[in-house]
Amino acid sequence: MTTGRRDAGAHRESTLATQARRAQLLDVTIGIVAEHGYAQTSLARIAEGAGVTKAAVLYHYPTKDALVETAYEHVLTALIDEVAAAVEGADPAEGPAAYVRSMVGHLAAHPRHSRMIIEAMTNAGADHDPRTRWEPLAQIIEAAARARGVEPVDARATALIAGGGIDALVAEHLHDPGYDVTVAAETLVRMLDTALSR
Amino acid sequence: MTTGRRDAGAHRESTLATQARRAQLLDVTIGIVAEHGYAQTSLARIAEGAGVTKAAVLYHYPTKDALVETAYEHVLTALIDEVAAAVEGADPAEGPAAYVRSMVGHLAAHPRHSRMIIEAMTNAGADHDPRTRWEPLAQIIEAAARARGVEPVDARATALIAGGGIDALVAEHLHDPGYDVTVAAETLVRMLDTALSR
DNA sequence: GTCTATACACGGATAGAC
DNA sequence: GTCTATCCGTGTATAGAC
Repeated sequence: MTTGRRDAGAHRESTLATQARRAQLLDVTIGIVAEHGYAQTSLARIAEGAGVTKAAVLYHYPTKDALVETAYEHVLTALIDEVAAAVEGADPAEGPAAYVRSMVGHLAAHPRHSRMIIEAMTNAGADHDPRTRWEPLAQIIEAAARARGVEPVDARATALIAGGGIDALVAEHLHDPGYDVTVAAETLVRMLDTALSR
Repeated sequence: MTTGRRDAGAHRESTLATQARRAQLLDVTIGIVAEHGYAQTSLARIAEGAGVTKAAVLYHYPTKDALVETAYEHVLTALIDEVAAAVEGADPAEGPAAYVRSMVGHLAAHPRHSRMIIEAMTNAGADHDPRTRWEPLAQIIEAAARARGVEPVDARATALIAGGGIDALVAEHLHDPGYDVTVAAETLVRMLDTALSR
């Protein structure tokens, strides 16, 4: 592995100006995806928003998809960190409820991030392994079943359903901002709760 | 309404050759979307698959999006018809179960259609009103609650969760063909069933 | 009525000047 | 490090052959 590349993101150096540029490009990209959606996010628009040319953008990120992907991971990390903290700070038996509430709460509190994440998750752009999405929740569900001392459920299916359900609720909230997604989340919490009560 | 357009699809006439061409174009489009996804579906690829030029395709359909949209509605109609028939032929109290089973069953039985529908639903191409997706199921859920004589549930949230859950299960089946989506669907049926048991 | 040929504008991406 | 010039692919419009 002597000739392998050094880091997965962007290029090599990191002067202050470069770091600032990249941060700005990420911010602009998040804003454009949030406002106009994935498909309408062109390199030209990003460049215009940042006040540079297309080629300048492609100097900092090897490709447009790489930039969008980086922006996506940026907001995704913020989401995962918050959800993980909420789940770890909760009673294992209430893990699934903490997961749903913190995830829905985070997405409702950050509309820009929300739209970006929904766009990226639905758009099969870089097909992320679905496993990374449902496996953590499946483990939380199994832990809750053990803590409650009930029959283990089909954790994979339950996690998939809950994940898809969250996506649908948040997407509906984006389409109709008047829809109270916090209340709707409680319906999902109850469904998971009763599924873990036998 | 004297000057309204005659029909929503394609152009005017319908020779036999034209009908056959259009059917072929729809079939080719469905195949390409199913195989390579929405984003990689180019007009040139469709034309090549049909053995004609791009312009020939655009003679039959005013625009690429119109063609893809027509293909999408084609497979969607087949799905909706089957689900509607299954629900109508079932005991109202078991409506939600019939809905989930027939929809998952149809999608599992038609992988090509399945991928096309998932791609179209996630890709917010022509933003279809989400209402058309969850409202029918919400009514089925409310009817089931009445038939069972139980407290009405939050039908909108429940329908959204179930719809998103179905998408997630089918998407997982597409990614991992070995995953038994029929078994997984029963987990969702049970969740809906217990939600309608109080 | 059905198509081919051609041309255009815009998208992402590359090479190289400064 | 940033830009200009350029290239290829994609969607679309037009002209005209048959």
